[in-house]
Amino acid sequence: MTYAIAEAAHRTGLSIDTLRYYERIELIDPPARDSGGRRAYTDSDLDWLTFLTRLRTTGMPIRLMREYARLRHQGPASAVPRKRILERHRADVLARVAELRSCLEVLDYKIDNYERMAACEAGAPAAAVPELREATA
Amino acid sequence: MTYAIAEAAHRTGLSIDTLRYYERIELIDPPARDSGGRRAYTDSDLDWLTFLTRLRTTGMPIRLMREYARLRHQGPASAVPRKRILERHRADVLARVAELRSCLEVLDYKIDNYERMAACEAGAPAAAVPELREATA
DNA sequence: GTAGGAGCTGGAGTGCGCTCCAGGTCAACC
DNA sequence: GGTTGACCTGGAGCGCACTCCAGCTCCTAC
Repeated sequence: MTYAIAEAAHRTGLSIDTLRYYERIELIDPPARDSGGRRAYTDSDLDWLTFLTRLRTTGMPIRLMREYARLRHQGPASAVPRKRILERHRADVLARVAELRSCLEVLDYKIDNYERMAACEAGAPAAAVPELREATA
Repeated sequence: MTYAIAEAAHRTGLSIDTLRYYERIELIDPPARDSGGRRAYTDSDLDWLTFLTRLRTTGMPIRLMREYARLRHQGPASAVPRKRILERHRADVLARVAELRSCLEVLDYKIDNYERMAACEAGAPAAAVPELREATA
């Protein structure tokens, strides 16, 4: 079973242009071609693309994905450095999640302030409540 | 208490160029100037910059930060739309965290595979274990 | 009074990750 | 056999968020 580029794009959530771009920059191997010279993606091509989208979603820079792709070509021999790349990336992603969480607290605090402002507005003007001024300014 | 641009950069973690850039694009108000025409940032300037870095860290695009900054100028009257922006952004950040988590599972699975490969290598060759081939390929 | 360092301005340049385009080929359908 | 539509190539262009630069001014310290 193979897929034309439009179908591959649909299945991976990437655009047709992005698929060709990933091929140009050697993130993926050139897929097989059909009799008319058109790209024919296999299921395993799509699996790899899907994995790449996970890496991209988690913010891995393309040059590192390329490095990973390059290592993949060397087969089992490169398992150790590939694992190392993924482990390092996992650590980065965990750090990112922690960072987002901590920013979320600030966001929650700010939103809360706006809520309290709205509550006050029904009673006293916000300007009369000192600890709310920062949020209004 | 005011701060020269280098000190403001140090305290906010932004670069001097970024501070001037944020001013140019109207993310921040032009700070006061000292007698020699140099920028003099106040604590409240820094507070705002710090908050902006939280928004940026969480991936808010600059044009939305600008919109928020613009609303801020209108004072308490714009509290409602500002709150709405933050709430929407919070939802985006939560979604992002969930997405990262789900990608982390894939990452964990892959790393686990590499671990099992290494374990097998001590015994049988990896190629002899069908469910590991995908990871080695 | 002069050398050095921080800061100033307007504008150009950069890196990333796509995205778009012109001009052509090919297969299929009417 | 003509038209349509998907796909092809090489290369240019884009949006974002900075980052860097040249050439200048100003204050400070010697």
